[in-house]
Amino acid sequence: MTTQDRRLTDDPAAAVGWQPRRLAAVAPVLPAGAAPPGTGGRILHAALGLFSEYGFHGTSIRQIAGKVGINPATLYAHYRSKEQILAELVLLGHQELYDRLRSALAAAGSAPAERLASLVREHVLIHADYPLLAVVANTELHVLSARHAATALALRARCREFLAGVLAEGASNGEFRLVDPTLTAIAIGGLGMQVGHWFAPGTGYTREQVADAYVHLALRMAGYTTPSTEA
Amino acid sequence: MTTQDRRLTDDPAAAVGWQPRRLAAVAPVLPAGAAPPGTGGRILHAALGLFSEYGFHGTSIRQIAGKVGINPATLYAHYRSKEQILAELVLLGHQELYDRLRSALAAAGSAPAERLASLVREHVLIHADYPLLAVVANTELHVLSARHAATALALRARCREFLAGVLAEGASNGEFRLVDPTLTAIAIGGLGMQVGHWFAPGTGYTREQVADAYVHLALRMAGYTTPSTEA
DNA sequence: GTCTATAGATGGATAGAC
DNA sequence: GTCTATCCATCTATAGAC
Repeated sequence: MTTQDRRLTDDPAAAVGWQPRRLAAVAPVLPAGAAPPGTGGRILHAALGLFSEYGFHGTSIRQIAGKVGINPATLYAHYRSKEQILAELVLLGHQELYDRLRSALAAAGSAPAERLASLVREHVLIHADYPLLAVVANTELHVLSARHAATALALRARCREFLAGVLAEGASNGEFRLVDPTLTAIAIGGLGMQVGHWFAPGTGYTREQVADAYVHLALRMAGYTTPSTEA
Repeated sequence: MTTQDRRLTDDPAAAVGWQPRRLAAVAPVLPAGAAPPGTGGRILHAALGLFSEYGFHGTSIRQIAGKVGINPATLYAHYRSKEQILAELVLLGHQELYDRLRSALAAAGSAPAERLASLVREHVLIHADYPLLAVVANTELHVLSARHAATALALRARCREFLAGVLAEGASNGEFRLVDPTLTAIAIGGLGMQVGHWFAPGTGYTREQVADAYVHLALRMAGYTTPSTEA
């Protein structure tokens, strides 16, 4: 190994701790009442922060314990394995998503445009409220075994049905002009998922501003154009 | 550990090898001429397949070597470290993206709508052509040290400028009616990035069909509406 | 360039005292 | 529930023969 080569490995920026970030937000926040009280909850929060930043495989049990301030062994008094901590977070994230989307739809009227707006708004807001949880639930789900992932996948499928259903309603009653039902659903669903990666409070946009803009974009994508949405 | 507990760990589905997939595509393909010939190239392809499926930290040197059919030690005759293999892939992916977007813009006319269409089309096509590379370049970049990531980040920034520039042109000449320049750019840019996760040849859509649909969606998002795009 | 062999560190998880 | 101590598997990377 030459001196030149070694310089590439002994990265000065790495020594300073700088890394390209996976997401912008910092504080690991979980939905109220979702985390167990006491040490169990603190473990969940610590794992959320580390998983979102370094990924499941890039995070060690010792790092999690270190952040909580407990001994690595203590962790196993609360969770059976590292994978189970992830499973808890992934399930929790999908459960919150499903619950909030369902409530949003229930609170909306019957017009497809209004229902789509309600759905997209809530989708964006939850990703803005819990960006770390959203990123972990979306990007680390594949690590889980089939059994641990099953419930989350089922919830995700039902969320997709919400969106597909609303788009189909609007297409059949003429409010929407869809380019392609499937591709439009994928594209609109992806709008919200992105938010978790870049959104952070106090960086130019409020959660409501982002939601307003994305609702507007989604309505355009669905082919719903009125004078008011084009103002 | 109780019997019930053990059943959750000794997952039967895991024994069968089933896992939730990170992406749909299977064959690890790199742009022509991008990979070195011989073993060096085969290592790159093997690593691409494994990184895209299990992530950088979820993949071992032994797995890569095993897939190539060489001894783990032989790998170090071609690359200095596991991280350098990833760095090669990430750089390669961003270089291809930048080159193709630049060519697409150069080949397009001067009308912002045409330029945006050309940009989005090419963005979708590259993600459809190299879905594994796109996923790895996008989701594992943060693993790299600042020095290894710098070039890729610079290329990505220039790609963002392409899009932001075209949107600004269209906004100022009146072809576009932007909801918000920044959020629209993020949303349109995200359209293509998604494609790598679900697209696979022979699963319902051709690469051109996806590109057509997404170009149409992007024009709608930019607020460019004509009778022809609403047909 | 490729191998065998192994160093050296770190990983997840457990045993058992308190 | 929390600790100390530790097992043992696995990991990245290197040394050195061919």
